[in-house]
Amino acid sequence: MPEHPLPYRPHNHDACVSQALADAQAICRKQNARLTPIRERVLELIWQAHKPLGAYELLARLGEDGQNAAPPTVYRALDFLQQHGLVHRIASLNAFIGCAHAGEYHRGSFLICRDCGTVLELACPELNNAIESAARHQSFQPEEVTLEIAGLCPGCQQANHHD
Amino acid sequence: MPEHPLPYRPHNHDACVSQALADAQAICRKQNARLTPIRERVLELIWQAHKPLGAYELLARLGEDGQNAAPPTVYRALDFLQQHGLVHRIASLNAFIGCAHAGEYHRGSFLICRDCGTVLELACPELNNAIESAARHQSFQPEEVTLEIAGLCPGCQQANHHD
DNA sequence: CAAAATTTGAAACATTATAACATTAGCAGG
DNA sequence: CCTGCTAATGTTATAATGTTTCAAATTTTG
Repeated sequence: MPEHPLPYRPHNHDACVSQALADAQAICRKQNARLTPIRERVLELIWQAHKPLGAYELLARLGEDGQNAAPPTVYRALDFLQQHGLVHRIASLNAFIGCAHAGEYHRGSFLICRDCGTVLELACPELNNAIESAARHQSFQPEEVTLEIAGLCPGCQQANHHD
Repeated sequence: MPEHPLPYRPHNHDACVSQALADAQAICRKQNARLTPIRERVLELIWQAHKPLGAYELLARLGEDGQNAAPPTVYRALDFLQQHGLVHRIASLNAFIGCAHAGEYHRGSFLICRDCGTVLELACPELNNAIESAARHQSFQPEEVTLEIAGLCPGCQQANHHD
């Protein structure tokens, strides 16, 4: 079996969530930002799902906690987490996912499996350069790049082999 | 002044709309698809705006026509137009724009000016290849690619020079 | 501690999109 | 021509996603 990056490789998911939370705490401390209980809980829920979660799904899970939260609560937490590079919004899904490269400067690109729903965040400098240079070639000054690639992940390609 | 592609270059916009409609008619004939009055009108409105138009903006303009249309009418027309490669949906804006390369096989990428709102559809094979190969390098089988680059178009860069 | 700023709560509302079912228009074959 | 089929549209209601606004609570800071 070839070497695959997370999340395609089986892994200890609880540890993976804990790690993400620990990283987030460190990053927030460094940036003098307050990772309040709500924000941390939202981040935890996102990482636990390990696939994109919609704002209203998050809301429902907060509800299960006993938190009687309204939409703005979730959206505010998500705004905070996005601003600090801890989660990304997937525009083509209206959903959010934990950032796999929190803390590093980067532009996220995403491989989204249409079958199992998992998302791999790609950090590919050459690709980003190619995109940037294509934009500049039109005299366009790029600021935000949304690159989302939907298709089949390695696992689901095999599973769908027998169709 | 450097040579810029449409829509950055000044051009006769009425002619540009007529051309798009004529092309659409030809394409639909070829595909045995029916470009009904509603569908054609929606396409025309989109081209006239020459910048992304939301479904409910379209709905309002149909209303001005006297058309008493409900949301499904617009969404159905948009589905049709998308399926036949006549318009694209811009996921990051929840809006629609006329396809600049209707009829040709292509994957659209978009340069979206955050200031004036105009959108340039980029057809850059090298870029598409780079994206595809980055995906395959992760053993991922790409199907749909969403590439939307927000920033400043040439005109607005100059306009914002004096900030 | 008191003032200021940030965060959260709560209600209402705005925008975007779809489901479900009835109706009408276009068209092929008898 | 008209019957029956399919595609397209009308209509109503509702779902899903996201924002505005203002008040209350909490944290930070002087």
